[in-house]
Amino acid sequence: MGKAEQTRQYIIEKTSLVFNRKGYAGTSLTDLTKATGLTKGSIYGNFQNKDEVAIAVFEYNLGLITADIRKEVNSRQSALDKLLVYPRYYRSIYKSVMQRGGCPILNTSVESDDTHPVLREKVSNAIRSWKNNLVNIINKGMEQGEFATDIDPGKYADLIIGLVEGGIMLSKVTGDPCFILNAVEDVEHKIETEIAK
Amino acid sequence: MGKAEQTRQYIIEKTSLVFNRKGYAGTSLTDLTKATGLTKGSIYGNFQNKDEVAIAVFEYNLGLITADIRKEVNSRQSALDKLLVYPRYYRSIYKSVMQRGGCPILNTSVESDDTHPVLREKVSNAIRSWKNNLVNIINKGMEQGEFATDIDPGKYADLIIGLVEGGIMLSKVTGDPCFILNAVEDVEHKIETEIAK
DNA sequence: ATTAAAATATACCGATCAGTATATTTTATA
DNA sequence: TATAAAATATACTGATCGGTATATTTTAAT
Repeated sequence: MGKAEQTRQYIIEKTSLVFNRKGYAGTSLTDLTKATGLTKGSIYGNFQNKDEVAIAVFEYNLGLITADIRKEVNSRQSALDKLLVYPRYYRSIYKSVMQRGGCPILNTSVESDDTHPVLREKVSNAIRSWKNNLVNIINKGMEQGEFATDIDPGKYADLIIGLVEGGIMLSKVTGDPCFILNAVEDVEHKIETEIAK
Repeated sequence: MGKAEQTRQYIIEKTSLVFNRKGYAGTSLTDLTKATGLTKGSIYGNFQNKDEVAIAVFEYNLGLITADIRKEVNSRQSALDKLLVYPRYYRSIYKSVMQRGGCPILNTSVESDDTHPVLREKVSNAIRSWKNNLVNIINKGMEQGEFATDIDPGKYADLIIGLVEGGIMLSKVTGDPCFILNAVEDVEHKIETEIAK
């Protein structure tokens, strides 16, 4: 990794927090210089514009979560255990997610859906990918005889994602963990009593 | 209503859409003049600053939804019917909510939680109030013998709110109604099979 | 219709915005 | 160690930001 690529990565990491907290419109170039200790010239030497930083930061923030989850899921054998990773993972890390400004999928969705087509497309793809992963696990579980075969995998994927994101949103703004905790509990309950047979 | 109060209301109504779509940081004074056809001087003759417009607009956007729901809930007799208003109401109006930029509770929560303490407090209170309404209905249903008595009303209130908000977020950004439709279906299912006995 | 007051518009303020041309410094190569 | 190239800093641009002082218009009371 050359010096430039190193600095590029440094900028992404150092600004990822402020972007996730203040949003893409709410974050200024001055915020970026403060977060990095670099000057505008240096930042613009590594990125074409603020938008390019924002997009790279979204991908970085997204990767922080997805890499973790993928590793956990891959380390389990059964479809049931793979599926249970999601509620258990979010229960274990919701505090640090809050401290980092909340879920980047949630934050970026809400900000970009009417204002930033590029980010909107990226976050939309991330959600589609998340749903696909869940559907694939459920389908596999159905094939392997672990799961009930009369259920709609897409429906349960939607519910799992929605419960997690809704719970994070509510707990973040109210400061009360009960929303996300009840959400992941319900996800767990669904998996164990409605999906698994 | 004097002329000033009339104009104040006019500004709130005309700018409510752009605020809900672009967010409070993303909406400029120029956006407000364009939405109203008024000048800066006129807007600042009726509001102290942009923040005051934003707060009034949030309360307006919130009221649009809550007034409707309250009316529907009050028109039902049984606790079951009152509770079922929520999923059915959101199923019937989610399209228009999307066109108006999404749920103001969701939008304002995500934007304000790390940036705007006043709005954060207001939206937090709105959520607390929503939860209280749900809990009160469930408690009443339990007293009246309509509902199971071994359930946790707060838990179900959290799930109902989270499912709705998560579903709106996902359907809004992806453009796919399946998330909100599956969410409200699950809310309905929960009410009918877990809460009602 | 006159007049005082209220509401709105005009024209401006300094600050900050994203972005850039150029100078300086740092890095890597010879 | 000398030198070219790459990376970073300095100093600036025009545009837009939120906000305001003041002039004009509109409204309402006499």
